[in-house]
Amino acid sequence: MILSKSCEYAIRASVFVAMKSKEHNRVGIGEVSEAIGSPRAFTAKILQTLVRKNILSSAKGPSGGFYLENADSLYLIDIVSATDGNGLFVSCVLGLRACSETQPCPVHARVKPIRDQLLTEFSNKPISDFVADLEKGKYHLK
Amino acid sequence: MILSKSCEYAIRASVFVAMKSKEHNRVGIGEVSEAIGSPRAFTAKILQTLVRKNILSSAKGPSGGFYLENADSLYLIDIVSATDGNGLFVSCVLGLRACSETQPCPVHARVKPIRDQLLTEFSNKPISDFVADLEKGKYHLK
DNA sequence: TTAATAGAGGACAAATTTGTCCTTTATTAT
DNA sequence: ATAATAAAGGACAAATTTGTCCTCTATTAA
Repeated sequence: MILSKSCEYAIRASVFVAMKSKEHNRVGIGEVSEAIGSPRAFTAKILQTLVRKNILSSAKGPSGGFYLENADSLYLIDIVSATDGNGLFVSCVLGLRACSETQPCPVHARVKPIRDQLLTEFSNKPISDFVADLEKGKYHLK
Repeated sequence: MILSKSCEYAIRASVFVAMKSKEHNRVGIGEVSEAIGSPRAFTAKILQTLVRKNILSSAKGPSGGFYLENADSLYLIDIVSATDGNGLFVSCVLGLRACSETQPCPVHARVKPIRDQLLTEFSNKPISDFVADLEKGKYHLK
């Protein structure tokens, strides 16, 4: 498992919210959790923190819900770093405090280009692209 | 964090044990945990499971300890899969049960080559190589 | 202005990971 | 044989992650 459960839910939920935002603007937590197959209350917490970090938006009251205005400028990396931090890309694979270019752990140099690729992959496709592909039926969220 | 704490300790401990095995054969858990800077009792548990899985060997009693006979045929992937399983390389990045080549999640295809690279990296250098480099002072384990 | 709606937030609970401590078992040397 | 040594193993504890439930607050529509 490469991302935390929270992060997995966060990504799937964000893509779904982005998709729904194109049409009738807002989507409730019930619809979200059902669509992505995640525990409702837990997902609510996660979306709550995404809103606090300005990744998603929300509105209370009737006809309220979650929405996303600019799916073109939101990237996977934003969601990943908001929920899991950047440890996946930078923290030492073997858990050494002092690991660095000058004082590397045994796998440091060999793994660096690989995690850089992952970082690039997470950074170069906006959520709107995922939505487009999802609508074409190329992908699943559950 | 890409590997579990247990796996980090397992790798560092195994490399250290492999290094010591070249000289005076066996090394006690105290020396291991001190050398790699890990909690002693917890590390003991971890080495215990590595022994059970035939990755390391051990001997009880005076002049006993942990050792490794064939560092040439032990690879990082053996330690990683023994402690963390193979989820890092195969389980869906977004946590979808049904994710597969034919029913992929939005990131499936793009991440696959990257995790394959990681798998290759973990598979192509025996622990003995790490020991050699470590003895040259190229690396650190703490 | 009131009732219904829906997210925000706090308290709590289960599960997993990480870690400690103490006893048992096997081995070695005296 | 016996004492010392060191891993094996079980029970327990702390910390973190994952998850639930209930109340509060804001908003909308009648």
